[in-house]
Amino acid sequence: MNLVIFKNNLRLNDNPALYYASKETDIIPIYIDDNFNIKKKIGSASKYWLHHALNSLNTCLNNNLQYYRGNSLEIISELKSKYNISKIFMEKTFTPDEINLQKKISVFANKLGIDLELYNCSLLWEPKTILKKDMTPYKVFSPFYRKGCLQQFEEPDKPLGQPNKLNFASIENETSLDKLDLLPKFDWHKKLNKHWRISERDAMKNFKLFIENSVNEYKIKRDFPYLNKNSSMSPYIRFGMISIHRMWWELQKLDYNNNVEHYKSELGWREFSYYLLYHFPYMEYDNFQSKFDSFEWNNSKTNFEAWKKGATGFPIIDAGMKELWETGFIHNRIRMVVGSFLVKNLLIDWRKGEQWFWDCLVDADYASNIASWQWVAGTGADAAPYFRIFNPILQGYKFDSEGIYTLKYLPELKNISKKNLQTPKESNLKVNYPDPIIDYKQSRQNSLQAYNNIK
DNA sequence: TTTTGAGTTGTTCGA
DNA sequence: GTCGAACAACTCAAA
Repeated sequence: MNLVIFKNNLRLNDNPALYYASKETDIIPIYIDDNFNIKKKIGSASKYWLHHALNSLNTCLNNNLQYYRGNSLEIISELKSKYNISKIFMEKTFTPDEINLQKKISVFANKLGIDLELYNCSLLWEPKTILKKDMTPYKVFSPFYRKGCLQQFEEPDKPLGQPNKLNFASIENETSLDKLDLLPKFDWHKKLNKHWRISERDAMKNFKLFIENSVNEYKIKRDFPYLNKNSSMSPYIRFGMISIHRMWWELQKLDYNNNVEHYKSELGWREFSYYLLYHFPYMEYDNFQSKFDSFEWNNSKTNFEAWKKGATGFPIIDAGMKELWETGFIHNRIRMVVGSFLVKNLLIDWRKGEQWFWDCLVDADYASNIASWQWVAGTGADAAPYFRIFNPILQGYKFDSEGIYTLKYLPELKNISKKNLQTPKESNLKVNYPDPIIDYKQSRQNSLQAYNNIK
């Protein structure tokens, strides 16, 4: 029989590891929470999502999914001692700890006399295959994507569809999802149920709706948080509830236009994040550009707390942080605005923001989270220049002129005129809303100065 | 080796 | 009110 190890590809459709495993013989599908080899634990919101994603996957597998926690090697060894396992089918992994674990499993399986078959289920282009002519990795997005991915390298794999038939090995069904303790005792997570349908079928449905209703207006409308014209595919992609290859080829079928190309390039950014982390693993903890190592962060505790709670006194920031708390998600533009504010106005280390997002986002992605925070902070590859500082008041008026998004999360401002919505304290009305925690103009000057110092 | 052109998402100031 | 320049050079990629 074949062991199928699920990691970040919790689906049946176009899942090469599952597909090829099921062609041969009976399978044992398992999920391992490896708290021995993997240092970084997933965040709270991701745990919530993972719980439901596994539940849904298990249903699709006719309740044959087995759950384990611990050292992958010991778990494999135990299963091998009980059952006649000849092969392991597993997705290729691309993050530092997972790559190490994969190597260990490879050596270990060999010792046990098990074949290990690895399939790329997660990325359109494998990081090690994309290099410049001088055989070093790209550090700028555009040439990476246009030349490295689109022109030079072969097309992404075509999707495989669903396995025709799944034959499950009969084994003692001894594990349960609850053992993984993914849902917290305190039921804060229930509010997230209002916003998300977590299953493979919903992932596909969501994507189809996006293609039908929104992708052709994506380029411009994606910037406005009240329009709902973004795909909202990120958590499904993060947990592999839809195949990125499938998405790519569905997009290829559409008539060529700027909007579709733009959406595809956003998938390209996800590839770029994994690519960077693969080639420059130090960026997980350290600045991609080491000249920032001497940067003096302010790290005020009260300011950080105000940012997390959505009590900065800047409505568009606070609305964003409340959206995060309420839904486990933030609109793309607002992510940039709150990120820029934390790093460039409050001068708080990007790693703090990265941690908070990691804990609160249902789509918290290992590589994208790190690469994007470094991009916002200006410490990353091909990053925003230091003088690009988002003005939260201006951004609020520009991208939420009617205040629909702002008021959705800050209803206490409903009586403030639209003209004053982003500066409620300048209105004559008294509202129960915090004063701005900083003077914006002053903080901008300080920031330019601080960034200037490390040039 | 040298040269050349380009580089996700912005803001402010002054003419 | 509108528009272009400044912000600041620097690194990257490719010829």
